[in-house]
Amino acid sequence: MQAPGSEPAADSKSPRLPAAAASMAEVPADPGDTDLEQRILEVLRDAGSPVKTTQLLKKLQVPKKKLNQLLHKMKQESKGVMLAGPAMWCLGDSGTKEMVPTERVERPQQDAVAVPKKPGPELSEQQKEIYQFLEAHGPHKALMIAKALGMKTAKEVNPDLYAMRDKHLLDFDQKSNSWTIYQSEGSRNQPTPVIYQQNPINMICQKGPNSHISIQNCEDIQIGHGNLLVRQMGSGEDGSTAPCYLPPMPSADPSTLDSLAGSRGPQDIRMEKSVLRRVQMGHGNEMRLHSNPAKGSACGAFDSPPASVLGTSPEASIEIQIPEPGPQSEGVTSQRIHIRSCFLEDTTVGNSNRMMVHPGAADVKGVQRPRETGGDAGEPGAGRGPHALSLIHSTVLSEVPPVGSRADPVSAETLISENLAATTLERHDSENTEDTC
Amino acid sequence: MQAPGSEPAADSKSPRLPAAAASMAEVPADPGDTDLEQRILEVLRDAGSPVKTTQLLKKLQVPKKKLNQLLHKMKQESKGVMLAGPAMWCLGDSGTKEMVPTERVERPQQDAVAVPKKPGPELSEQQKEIYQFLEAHGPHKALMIAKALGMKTAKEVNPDLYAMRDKHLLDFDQKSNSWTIYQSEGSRNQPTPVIYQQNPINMICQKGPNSHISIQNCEDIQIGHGNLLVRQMGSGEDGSTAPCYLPPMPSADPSTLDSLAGSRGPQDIRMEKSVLRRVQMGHGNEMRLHSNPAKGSACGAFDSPPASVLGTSPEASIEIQIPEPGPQSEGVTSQRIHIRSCFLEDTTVGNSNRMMVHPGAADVKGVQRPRETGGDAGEPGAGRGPHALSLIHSTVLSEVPPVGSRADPVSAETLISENLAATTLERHDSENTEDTC
DNA sequence: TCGCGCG
DNA sequence: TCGCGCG
Repeated sequence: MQAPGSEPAADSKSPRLPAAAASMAEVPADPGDTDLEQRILEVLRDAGSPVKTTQLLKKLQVPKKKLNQLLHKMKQESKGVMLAGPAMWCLGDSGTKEMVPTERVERPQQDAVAVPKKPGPELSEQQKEIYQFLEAHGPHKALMIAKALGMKTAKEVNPDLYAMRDKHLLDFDQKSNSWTIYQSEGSRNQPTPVIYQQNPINMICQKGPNSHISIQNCEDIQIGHGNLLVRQMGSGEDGSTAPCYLPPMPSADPSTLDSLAGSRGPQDIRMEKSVLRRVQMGHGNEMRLHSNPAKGSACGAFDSPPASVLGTSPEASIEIQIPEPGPQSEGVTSQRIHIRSCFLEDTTVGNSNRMMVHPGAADVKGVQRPRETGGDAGEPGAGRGPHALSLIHSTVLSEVPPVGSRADPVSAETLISENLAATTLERHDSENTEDTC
Repeated sequence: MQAPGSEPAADSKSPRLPAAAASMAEVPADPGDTDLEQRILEVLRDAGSPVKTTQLLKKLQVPKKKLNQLLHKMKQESKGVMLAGPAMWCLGDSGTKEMVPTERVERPQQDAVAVPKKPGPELSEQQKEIYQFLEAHGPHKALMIAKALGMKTAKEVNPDLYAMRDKHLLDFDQKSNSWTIYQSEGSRNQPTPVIYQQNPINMICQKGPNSHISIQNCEDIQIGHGNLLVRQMGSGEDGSTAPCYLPPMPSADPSTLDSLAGSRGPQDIRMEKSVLRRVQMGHGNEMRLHSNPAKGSACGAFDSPPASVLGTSPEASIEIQIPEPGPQSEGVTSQRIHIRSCFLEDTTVGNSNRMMVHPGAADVKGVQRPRETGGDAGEPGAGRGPHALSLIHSTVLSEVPPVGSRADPVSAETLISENLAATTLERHDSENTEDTC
């Protein structure tokens, strides 16, 4: 037996917990934590506004690791604290809803937009400031951001920055150590001289009235009628060559356009959660890729009506509804495509499309196989079927008879000959475009 | 003097560094590190293939922190090691380019696509596998992913997962602890019941021949002619109400469509690195938002030709080129808009557009101002000008005379009356759409 | 530079 | 669950 009350403070071995905390619910590992918890809450309460971790450290005189351990545990168990911003702690919801003592309590005019701070993935005020600053002023280093917002050190914004990166709102560039707002993908005309991953092209060329396109995540895509996309990668991988968009129309004469546009039905295409790599949809499109296409894709031919695409892919679920001349689409030939949650790589949907891939064209010299990390990747056909749908060189000629105008089933070759495209090249690109195509 | 060759191995206190390493460049803090470095390299060399950190720990019998310290330092100084995958180390470029002893050295047909492992932000083989697995099979927890790829523990894939999240390729869901491929934004029809951040709508409705749209990052946007978008948020913030897209055309009669489509010029719109919130471009569009619009935006009127939008915004650089009837666009009225690196919130560009915002309509109850972290945010007009361009209720009527057909400057009110839209409502949405609008 | 709490 | 190297 020991003498009772010999060493009350310091590392107490006896269960000296307050009644509430001791009630067998998530007992804190170290009994001393309970005391520290109270002190933390006290400091936060006294401050009345969010307190930085460094400030807490000074007040509480405990190791940083210890403090963070406890803070995060308290947050996890929602024991009165929450990250207000980050590395910035304040009293949580279970606590004493300490309002900021500003007199401006209600002013529903302009202030009504202030986000009601839902428990959801809302941004803190500082995070919004950071985002807006980066939006307005472009990429900056953390320290610059901090200073721009009236702070002194990068540490004060770093928690926000990283949290926002994790939410895909910001992006951190390793090379320049700078932060920028994250732009999903697309034409990333950054000052980066060489673009390693050949930047994806989201090109939507659409004709026909009442068309409705809602796309989510694609890489190279052509949707619509009579488009021509030629992409010519130089040698090897450094495909910084700007893609060439060649509008198919020989002249923009409205009469010609009308007749051509009339021969194409409207479209209603919706894609959700789909990663499409090189996709052609619509009628009379042509896509020529003189570079590395999808892995393992060959130049095959696909000559069946579009509706039969349905069951081709193991992973995809495609619906192509050739129009019912019902009450909605009043006799108008339409093409309805509904793709969701699928992964297509070289796809051609529609009529009179042509996709030509020249796999061996790019002389990829020095393609030594990289050190295989996983070991089982890169086998020609032994994968788990990652590349779902590969329909190349589809030359289906206007299966759906057009309505409302003359329905001459012009072949893709005559409509979009290479010669024609080259002579009537009409660049919509203001960047420097190479003349190689 | 010491006896030569007394104790060659073990922890050498004397400066027994190799000549190259000793040449006063970044001297390792602890002389013992040099020895450990050599042992690391030795293990990696013996293995011939990437070695996991845990394996290294077993072989070297040093604390994990110590090992990671050294490994990362060596990597930083490119001293022979590199992260092959992650938490997976191999000999780096400066080392002995240990090739994988596979006999399949050259097979330019199918294998030519194997990525040449540039030093750039390429993905490792395992990372690609992970991505493809998630593409094909949807969200999974880390352990499931590991098992699917033939591994045993989540630790084996976690480095990849987090690295890919940092690259915005994957997304980690805190609630379900599962990983999924990251879809920038867009219609996120997840099984999540309540959508906190009113999921953005990327709606592209485009008419007219030869139009070319290339968009990167938008939220609510209308591009094209004669569109009508009505979004009605219910009460408060939980705007899970599905938006209603109301095509403006009373009937899909081709003749009517032709005449209407003819009265609109083609468009060439390109946006880069731009965050646009509620944008209307084109002619005769209407957008009605019955919810919280941009912060601080009021119902004003903007009645000047589109070209004058140019200098309105402090942050944006918008170019609107009313068509030169030059050789490219042969006399066709076109609208060329080039926006880059700008942040617009409520924008209307074009002719005959109408954007109506009802700020007070949504009874946002309980909008207590959140705890102000930064302190200087949320002031009505005192910010650094985050919300660049706010052009609301723009009713410019066909400034650009249409070419090629009758140019009746129909007012937006007659063309798209609410009554008309309601009766000829034609849904392109297969999801359940509410009938509230 | 750094967000880090990690068992 | 964890990527962590952090000074």
